[in-house]
Formats: sequence, structure tokens, C-alpha cells
Amino acid sequence: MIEIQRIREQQDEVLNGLSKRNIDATKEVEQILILDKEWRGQKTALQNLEAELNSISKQIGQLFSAGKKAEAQEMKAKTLELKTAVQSVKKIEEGLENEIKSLLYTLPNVCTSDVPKGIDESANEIIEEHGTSPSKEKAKTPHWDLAKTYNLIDFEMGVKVTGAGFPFYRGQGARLQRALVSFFLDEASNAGYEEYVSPLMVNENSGKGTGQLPDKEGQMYYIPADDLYMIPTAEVPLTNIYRDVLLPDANFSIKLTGHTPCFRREAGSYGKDVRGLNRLHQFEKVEIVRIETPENAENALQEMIRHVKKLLEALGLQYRVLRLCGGDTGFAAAITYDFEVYSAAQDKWLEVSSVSRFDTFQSNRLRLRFKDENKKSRLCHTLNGSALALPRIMAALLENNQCAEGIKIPECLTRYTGFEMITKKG
RNA sequence: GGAGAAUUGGCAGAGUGGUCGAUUGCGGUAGUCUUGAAAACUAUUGUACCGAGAGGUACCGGGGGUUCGAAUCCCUCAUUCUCCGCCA
Repeated sequence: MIEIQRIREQQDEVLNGLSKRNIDATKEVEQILILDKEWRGQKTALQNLEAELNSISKQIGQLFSAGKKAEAQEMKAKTLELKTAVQSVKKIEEGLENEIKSLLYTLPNVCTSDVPKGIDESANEIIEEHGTSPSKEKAKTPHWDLAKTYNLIDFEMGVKVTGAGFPFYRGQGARLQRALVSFFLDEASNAGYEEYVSPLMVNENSGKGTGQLPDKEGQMYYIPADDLYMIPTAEVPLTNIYRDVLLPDANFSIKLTGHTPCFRREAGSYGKDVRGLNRLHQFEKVEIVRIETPENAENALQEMIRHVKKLLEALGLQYRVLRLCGGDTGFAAAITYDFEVYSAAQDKWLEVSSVSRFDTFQSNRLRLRFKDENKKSRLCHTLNGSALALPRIMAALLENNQCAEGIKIPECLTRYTGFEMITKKG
């Protein structure tokens, strides 16, 4: 949620940032400012009425204790009028507040000046590209066929037991998955991130805190009996650890990591993008989350980008880094960098990581603040990134490393898998 | 799941209808004293919002209610602890 003060004080900058997403929010912003002015007037009026009521109540108390019952009764009559006035002004004030809030909730985050303007992925900027992939002749089989040949992933079994998009990994496939998780977690720990095992379901407040609710309601699995949501990413529980937190000083840099399954309904997805591991309802991911001062946020972002690059290089995958245009940037993010690995067999770039700065968009909802040098409360900045999402990494590894003997495991993983080659015998 | 008890400021812990944003202790901060430190003493020490300011309003687990007035009474939800039941 954009800070109301920011809209009051930097209206042009806000509108400009939103225009990167091809959104003209002029009307909404004007409406918010009108309502805000009205709200402040009503708030002041309400508080004045309450002050008067408080003071009369106090006098009544004094009269009673002095034994002057008749006078007290007389005073009581006066409060009646005030009380109804308080009630009606309060109703108006609360109505305005809710109206402002729901308008604010509809506005996505303000993009930074680096974000290119654009409607969809075609306007994303390719920042850099590294590594090489085998030729299409060498890496000719797509991962869904390899998964079958080597008994690594069973999609049909998943359909039987649960439904489409919930595959079983088995044998060396399951083992490879576990190896990737361990590798990613160890790398995150080595980089100073504290490892967490988090709940996989969250309450409504947590969903609101990180911006999944109310915007992406339909994308999460919901359990009505207990009013809980299955997490779409570890970002939600990890960031919400710091909901309603006021850090005592500016001397902090909070780095968290966690591995969780992620549950996404992916309503509206279809076609060949969903083939194999490309799009699932349940998948594994290692997430890194940071909470920083506004001054440190950009540095942290660059550090996270380097971290992800290091992982992809260790895995020996060809990858590129994209700076997302406004239209492709998520609702809550101020700027997002996507990482894609190249799959020769599919002749496609597959998104495997998304690293974002949220500035104060999440912390405003979370009420996550710190005390600055002047003892003033300020909102923290939050950031997060995938490091990494497993399925497409798995797909690219299987496809790019296929050879006559089987599928070669990258060196950085063999200490976790216990084998160097996936073979038909297992 | 059943029964009982509890939830108050950074922590501990008073407060059962009015002068309580809240006694007190510990902790924190500043000062006095001291060569320095400790001790002692003094002062200060929650958050948010409205207001140009003076000042005001709200918050005692969350929400609702009774009352002129609620930390205090009522309803409801959540959480914690104890006992019982069930169970990986």
C-alpha cells in the first residue's frame, strides 16, 4: 500500500511511477486527496466532540462524589445530544477512512525510475546474458520425456492422487530435488541468511501484509474451515515474522531464507506453457528475504542479484537477467529483476528467479518500522527473491545435461545426490 | 475435543465503574557525586493519529455491547498455562 503522505507530498512522482505500468491513476489519486482532506476535517471535529464529552463526564463524576445528585442528573441530559453527534460524526469519519483505504489497496506500488515503461513482457529489458547451452541436437529430448525414461517424475500418478500440476518425484529425481534444496540453502546460509522452516499456511492478516490479499485472492488455495491460506511463496510467512515490529534503531540488516513448497492455483493458465514442470500447482522453492533501511535497500538488491547469479553459474546453466517493465512488474514490487535459464530442448527461456525491491509497500501494510537517529519511526524496506525455484531448474538440468550415458549431475550437487549420473538403472 | 485459570507499558507486577495512559520494582536514557567505575540520589523513559500551535483523541490480547463515564461489568473470538481425552 502506497503511503498516504507520499501521495500528499509527491503526487507527481507517484503518478509518474504508476504510469510505468501503463496506469493512469490521476483520478484515483485526486479522489484520495479529496477524501483525505475531508477525513482530516471530520477527524478533528470528532476529536473535539469527544474532548467535550470527556470533560462533561469528568464533571459528572465530581458532582456525584460531592453528593450533588440533582446537578449531575442535569449534566447527564446534556451528554445525550453530544453522544449522538459523536456517533454520527464517527460513522462519517470511519466511512471516509475505509473509502480511502480501499482506494489505496487498489493502487499497485510506484515503480522506480529505472523501470522501463511497458505493457507486457515484450518491453522487458535484457540486462545481461551468460554461459552457453548444448546444441539442440545434443539436448534434443524435453524433460517430460526424460522424466519418463529415467523414472524421475510421474505426472500421471500425481493426477490420480491429487490432480494436474501435482507431480510425484521419485528415485533419482526425488534425490536430485533434495540435493538442489540443500545446495541452495547451504549457499544462502553461507551468504549470511538465517535459515527458517516456516508454516505452510497463513492467516488473512499475513496475506494482507505482503500484498497477496486482497489483490491475488484467487491465486491462493484457501481452507474455509480454518480461514487459512496455503502459502504461494515462503516470502509470505518469512516477511510476516516482522509484521507489527518496531526495530529499536537503524543498525540492522535482516536476512532470512527458507525452503517451502509453494501452492498456486494458477487460475487461467493453460496451453503448452503448462507442459511438464513448466507450471505447477505445487513446487519447491528456496526464498531469500531481506529487511533493510531505505538507504541500504538498493545495495541489498544488488547483493541478492549477485547471489542468484552465483547459483546459476555453479549449476552451469546459460542464463539471462531481465529488468521487468512496469506492466510486467508484480503488484507490490517497485522494481523486479527476473532470471531465466535457457532450455535447448524446448528452445525456450524459463523463468527461475524473481528478485524484487518492495520499498515501503509491504512494510506500510505490515507496520514494520525502525527508529532512526532522530528517534523517529520510519518504515523499513523489504526485498525478496527466489534462490531458486526448483522445477524449471530441474527441467533445464535434465534437458541440457543429457548425454549417451544418462544425465550428468553438476559437480556442485554430487556431494548432495551421492551420484554423478542419472541412469536407467537408478 | 472437554474442564479450569489467565492475557495490563521493554520485563516483572498492582489496579473490580470516575481525578488511570495507568501504583511500584527492574531495565533504558540523561544528570549529580567520583580520578574512573560501581553504589546512591535526581530527572526522564509507550505507540499512532488530528492540530500551524496550544493542545487534543485513541489504544490495558482482538472485536462488539452496557454506562454520562470502562483496564475494571456483559457478550464473542484468539492466544497461553494446568488437568483430561485423542494422536504423528
